[in-house]
Amino acid sequence: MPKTLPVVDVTGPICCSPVGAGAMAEPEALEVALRLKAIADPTRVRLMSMLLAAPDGEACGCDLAPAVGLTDATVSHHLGQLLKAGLVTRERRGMNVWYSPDRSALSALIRVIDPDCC
Amino acid sequence: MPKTLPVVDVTGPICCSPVGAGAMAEPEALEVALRLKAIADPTRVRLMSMLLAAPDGEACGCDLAPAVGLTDATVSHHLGQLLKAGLVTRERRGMNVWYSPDRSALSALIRVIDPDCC
DNA sequence: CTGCTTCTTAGACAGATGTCTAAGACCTCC
DNA sequence: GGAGGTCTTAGACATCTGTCTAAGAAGCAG
Repeated sequence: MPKTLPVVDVTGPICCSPVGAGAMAEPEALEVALRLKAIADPTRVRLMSMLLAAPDGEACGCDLAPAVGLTDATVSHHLGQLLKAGLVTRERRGMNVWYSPDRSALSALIRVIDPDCC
Repeated sequence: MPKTLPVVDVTGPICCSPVGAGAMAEPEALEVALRLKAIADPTRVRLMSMLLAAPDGEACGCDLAPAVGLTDATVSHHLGQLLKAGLVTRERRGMNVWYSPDRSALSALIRVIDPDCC
């Protein structure tokens, strides 16, 4: 998969799960897989859970890096992956960069692979 | 992960608090990530969707391999990954091996990642 | 302007991953 | 038993990935 994340709106209204609706086509499966890859990493699962559990619905890198026990650069890389997948948003405020989870994007991804949806 | 591959049993049913319930601990996140990695591949997403959409809830390798356009060996490898993650079951009947999706395992995995769950 | 903190980018490197071919294992039918 | 189909395993190989260090970019406080 030497391919960058395609810019496609996964947060849109998907009401049925393609995964259970029939044999999924290749490009469709690729998009789903690329987004799944974005969370399919222990560090990124932790980062995502921290963001989802954050009091104000956001957290800055300065808090996240020590929390996962990795370098600033490595954490920035992971957050960049989540950003590219549309699972988080980022906003610079002063010296810090604040990350927020995109709950609807995550929900949409989940719905796509849910065998019980619809 | 600079260290060697951690040995974690991923075969059993996943059972841990959802990603939104609080900062997820490292071993917990690892288990979730390993299972997600199992589906985070375009070929395996397609295989999973074919199994979920199969008329009798199962399909044999001889049908799946040509359907995804890859070698028997490669498809066997992918199905092996899904098997190790507990997302499918396999049963030899005569000359063929029949694979069935484990819907509850997939649902359980989804529930852990669902930000709206609990 | 000069430091100091925070974050991103670039480069490097070990380890993991997806794919293939080749060979073995399992099964059926003649 | 032998021929042939189906599936897994082993080995090889190119690519991808997660991590680090080092260096740049952005911003605040003296």
